[in-house]
Amino acid sequence: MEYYKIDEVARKTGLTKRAIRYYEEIGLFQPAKRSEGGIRLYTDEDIQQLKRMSEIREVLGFSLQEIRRFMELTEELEAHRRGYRQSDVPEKQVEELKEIRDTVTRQLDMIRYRMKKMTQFKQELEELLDRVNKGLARRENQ
Amino acid sequence: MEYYKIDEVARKTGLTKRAIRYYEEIGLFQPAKRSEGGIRLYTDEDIQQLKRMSEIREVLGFSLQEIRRFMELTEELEAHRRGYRQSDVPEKQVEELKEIRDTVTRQLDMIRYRMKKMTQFKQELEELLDRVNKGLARRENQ
DNA sequence: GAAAAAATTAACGTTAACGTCAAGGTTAAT
DNA sequence: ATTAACCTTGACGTTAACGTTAATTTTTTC
Repeated sequence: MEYYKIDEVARKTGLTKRAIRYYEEIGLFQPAKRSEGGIRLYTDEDIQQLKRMSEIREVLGFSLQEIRRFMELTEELEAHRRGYRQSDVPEKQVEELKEIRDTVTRQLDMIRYRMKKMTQFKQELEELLDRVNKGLARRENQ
Repeated sequence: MEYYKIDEVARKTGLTKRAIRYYEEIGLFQPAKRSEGGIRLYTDEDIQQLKRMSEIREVLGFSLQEIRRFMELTEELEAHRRGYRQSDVPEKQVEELKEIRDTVTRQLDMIRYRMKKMTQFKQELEELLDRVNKGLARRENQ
């Protein structure tokens, strides 16, 4: 497998090196491994995940704490599928699933609300742009 | 006309009193007027505008600086319509209109990009929610 | 008109998310 | 085996957007 050092990861993700190290510092994202000398090494999958985190932050405006929760959801569900489906205490499983469901539901509500509002802003801006363009055309036809 | 004091404005907009005063402090938003004794008085229109600013911040993640620019756009266009349509130097008018057009175009691009990404996240979450619900149903049918 | 309730300014505090050195260790290229 | 280029870990600095507290004024209510 191929490994990348932090500078290339920064270029490929659009994050700064400092940000990537910071995410590790607060326990948000660990590199695939380190070299003998302690240099951070990342895989392509790592890069995809960092990109995803960056997009979530940019688009949804999540804090890093919220992103952590968001990323955990996928993981938790994966765990449910594989691991302790048969093993663990059933009650605890249901509780966990319900909590996931509630979190996801809240996030979906928020996304729907924002998309609705965004559509409004978009329309307003499109009308505004239209008026501006008409004003410009009028001035150039003279 | 009816006037409201800051406490009521805060309740009606969802902003805190501190935030409202801060917006004034940085020159982002001025109340309609003050009382003799210096107490801030707001109109219904003020409240609508504050609500709008709050939504822009929440949904688009704009900084207060960006919100200022955003609010100025509408105003500038208003000015163009009424005031110096005939009076001012035509060259300057065209420059201003072009700048507005460019700003709005950039904002629209950004909104379209975000809505696209949001739609993706929404789909992912809906699928995830689906799987969670199926998991829960399976557990309750036993 | 006195007391309570709410408003004002001023000023310092807080938090997240990095930016920016500095001092030193690792790796790659000659 | 040197450099040069890149990496590491501290550790302190910065910025936006308020929160909080305190000391005074204004307004409202009884």
